[in-house]
Amino acid sequence: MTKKRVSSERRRKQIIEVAMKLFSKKEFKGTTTKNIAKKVSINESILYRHFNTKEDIYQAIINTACSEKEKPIIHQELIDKKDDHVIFKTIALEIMKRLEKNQTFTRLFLFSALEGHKLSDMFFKTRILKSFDNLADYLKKRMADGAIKKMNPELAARSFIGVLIYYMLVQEIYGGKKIETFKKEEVVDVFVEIFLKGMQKEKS
Amino acid sequence: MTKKRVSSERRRKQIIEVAMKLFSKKEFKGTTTKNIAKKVSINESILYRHFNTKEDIYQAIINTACSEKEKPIIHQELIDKKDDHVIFKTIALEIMKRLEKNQTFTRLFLFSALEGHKLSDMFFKTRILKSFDNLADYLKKRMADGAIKKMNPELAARSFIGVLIYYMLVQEIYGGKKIETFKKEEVVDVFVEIFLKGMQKEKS
DNA sequence: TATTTGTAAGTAACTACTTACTTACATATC
DNA sequence: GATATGTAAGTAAGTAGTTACTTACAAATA
Repeated sequence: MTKKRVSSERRRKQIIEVAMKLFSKKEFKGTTTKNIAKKVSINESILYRHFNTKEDIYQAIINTACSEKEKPIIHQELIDKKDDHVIFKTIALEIMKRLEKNQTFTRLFLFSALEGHKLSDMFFKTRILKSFDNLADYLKKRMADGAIKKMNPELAARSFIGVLIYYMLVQEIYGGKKIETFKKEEVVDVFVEIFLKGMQKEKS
Repeated sequence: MTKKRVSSERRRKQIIEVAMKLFSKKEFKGTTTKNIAKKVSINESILYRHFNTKEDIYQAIINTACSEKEKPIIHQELIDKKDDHVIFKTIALEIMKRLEKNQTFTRLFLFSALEGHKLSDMFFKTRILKSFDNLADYLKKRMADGAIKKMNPELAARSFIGVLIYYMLVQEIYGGKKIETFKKEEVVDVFVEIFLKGMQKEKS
């Protein structure tokens, strides 16, 4: 029983995909090249034809992940809704949805940051900072419009996003959801309500 | 040149302390028993007289960390100040101070959660949940007093603590502070202002 | 036939953990 | 105070298994 040959490009992609999952579960040192090969159903030596070292696989993963452009959280269609409560609830649900969906990425990113990997900076700049700036820009506009209170928009953006990400981190990574569950709608409601009311202008 | 004998108890503590630092930097798999022994300046075999396995060292670390009782963030002395802005700013600064000081613990905890270590639950329950409950209890009282708006106190507590912890996570773990620095006072000011205003009762 | 995908069977270095033996020191006995 | 004795700290040199990475060679495709 001989195996069908798979094209180089496909194999490379397969390896990167499998390695990403394994690194996100067991971390770099905890994942063996043998394990990766086994999960791709190839001999370990093939792995080394595509990548010179294990570290190279890691780099390829990071390059792939960083070059995939993420859609901004806020887009014109959303702004057109004109209702801040709707807008921020949508943003909140979108952030939560993305975090739930991209757990592999979130975990990989956390590992790389903890390990102090030189490329975790790239993750940080292409993902985290972009999302902060995206929301901060919107808040800046709303402040200029006089719709919300004037304050440091970068910090306000971090406030809103921080609540959501930390909530998800606790639920998904620390295992919070095993112990206690809140309804997603209620969670978003409370977080958005506090934030929006907190950003309201004083009534004069 | 012979070495002075060190008491069993002291050695055990030394090993736990050194291992904790190493595990928090390089993770469990990335830390070798040889490395730990070298840093304690003992022969590797002595390590195995104090602990049967490498895993046992890990367990001892977690037991030590969980049995150290953390002071609650809110205490009577603070409540007596009667000024919510002062109270919440103090809480915020205290949380940030603790996170800065206990980076080793924070990192170790994150690693253990990511690895899905069975004992990360214990960390979670003895540390994270306690701090949520502590603040939630206070908020509940204030709601009963009619001082703040009625809403789910657990979620409101998570909202406030989440902002702070995520901010520190970004600064300390993701390396945010290398790229941009905000003044701690300004950060706390903005976060507290948004939260407190968000919790205000509607003026009738 | 030339090239590339595939495999099996390596290697040297490292890992957690062990063994056999020695040295330091507190305490009980003479 | 000198001596014997029990205990635990100390050491060097292992072991068996795993790791990242390599080599030599067979089979499939262009």
